[in-house]
Amino acid sequence: MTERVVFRPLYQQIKVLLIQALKAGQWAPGSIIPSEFELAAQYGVSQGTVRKAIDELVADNVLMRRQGKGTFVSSHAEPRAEFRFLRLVSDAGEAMTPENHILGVQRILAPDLLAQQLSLKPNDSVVEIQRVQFFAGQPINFEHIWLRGDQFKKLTADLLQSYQGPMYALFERQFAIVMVRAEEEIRAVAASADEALQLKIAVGTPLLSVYRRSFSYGEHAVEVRHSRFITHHFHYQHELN
Amino acid sequence: MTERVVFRPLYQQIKVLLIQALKAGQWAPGSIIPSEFELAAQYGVSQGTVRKAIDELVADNVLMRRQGKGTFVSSHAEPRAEFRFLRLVSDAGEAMTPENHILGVQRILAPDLLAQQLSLKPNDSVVEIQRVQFFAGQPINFEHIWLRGDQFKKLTADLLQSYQGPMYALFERQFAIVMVRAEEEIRAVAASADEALQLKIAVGTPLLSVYRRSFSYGEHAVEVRHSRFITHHFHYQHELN
DNA sequence: CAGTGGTCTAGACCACGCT
DNA sequence: GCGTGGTCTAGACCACTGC
Repeated sequence: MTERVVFRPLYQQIKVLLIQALKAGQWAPGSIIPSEFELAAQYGVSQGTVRKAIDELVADNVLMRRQGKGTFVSSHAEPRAEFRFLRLVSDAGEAMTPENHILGVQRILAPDLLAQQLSLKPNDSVVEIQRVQFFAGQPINFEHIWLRGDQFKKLTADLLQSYQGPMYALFERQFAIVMVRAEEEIRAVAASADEALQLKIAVGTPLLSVYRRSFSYGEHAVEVRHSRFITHHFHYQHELN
Repeated sequence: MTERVVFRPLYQQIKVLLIQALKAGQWAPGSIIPSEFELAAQYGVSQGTVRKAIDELVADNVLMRRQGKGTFVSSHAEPRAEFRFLRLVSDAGEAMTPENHILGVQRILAPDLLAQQLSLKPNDSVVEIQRVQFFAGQPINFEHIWLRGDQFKKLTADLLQSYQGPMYALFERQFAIVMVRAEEEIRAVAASADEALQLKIAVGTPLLSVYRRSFSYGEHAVEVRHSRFITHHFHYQHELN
């Protein structure tokens, strides 16, 4: 009848401490963190234990190692991260940088389902963004993006439209929100009147519908988005293992 | 002007040796491999080095560890692997075991593109399988599957139809082919006359089209398949990080 | 050349599964 | 209790980067 004590490896505890430090903004995206030996000294464990904690965070894409230089906080502002959350490529296989057109930004009360998905209370607000993405000059993706109102207080259409680069990079700079992970649900749907209008296609054209829920450090749900892609000359990439 | 010698860590070399042993059929899917200490003794390295090699193979889903028991070769015949390569779930979020109906099996000369994707020579043959998958009694997925003719000599419709369970489990048992990894291209398309007939839907209905290329040990391309899913009550799951 | 991450080793001990 | 994988440590040396 003894109490069952859950066994927690030391390196897991170190990992949690590192995530908390990241969450608290102790190290900004793109910046270097202390060396393995420094962290080991701070936490009172061996370098190998810190190493294992960092190994997992690197596997999760939270940190990046550069041999001879140090360990860095992953950032969506880095060139190599540009297509990390953008899996649409041309049928020739090349990833392309889209042009973004913001259609509108507004603050609304979160509907029930959305509130639940973002862990919001009833009557909490969300920011709704509508935009169209152009690839090679063609409107390819029409999407709605919903963000926690409390964490994006000063987000405006002007800010979004003026920013060059991935939206997630803007979120890092202006709102200290770092996207770490996302879950997607993918379907084929027929274009509605609104979708057809925005994408300049016929009503009923098959579209790739992607619902995404994105998380920041510590599995904190921050964003929901609904994208609809024309996949006539582009496709979504996916890897199974 | 000295020759640049590429540095290869020991554990990477051990990893290659383990993959070669798996490729050679030294350990069957689902079976146990020698302990870390035994392998270390065989290869003349420390247990920690073998461990790191196994770590990577576990991350690749090639091997599985079970604490207190040993390290095992991953198999598609295990219950927990049933949905490893089947990412379709109901909109309620539950994974369902499909019923498979084989429509036909035939041997054909590989068309150019297919030959290239499977690293075949001109005039090499492939086995083409057509089937429909039923979820909850409804036809949901119509697919064509092409396999290397040289590795699936005795594959028949009867064998496929009589086998209960994932097709990849059958491949392991009967043909010693273990699927390790796959790449997919996902699009939304309008149902053709043939697709509409097989799935009992109207021509033009949006379908989720998935082209998959699957690889066995050592990046050996073995299979190409084209699936078309009705995503009215089901969706594809995807995780980004 | 100094500092960082990367590899390799050897040994001790813990958690787990089975017998 | 034994054998397995899992954790933790300490130390040595290598590869890479930048001063």
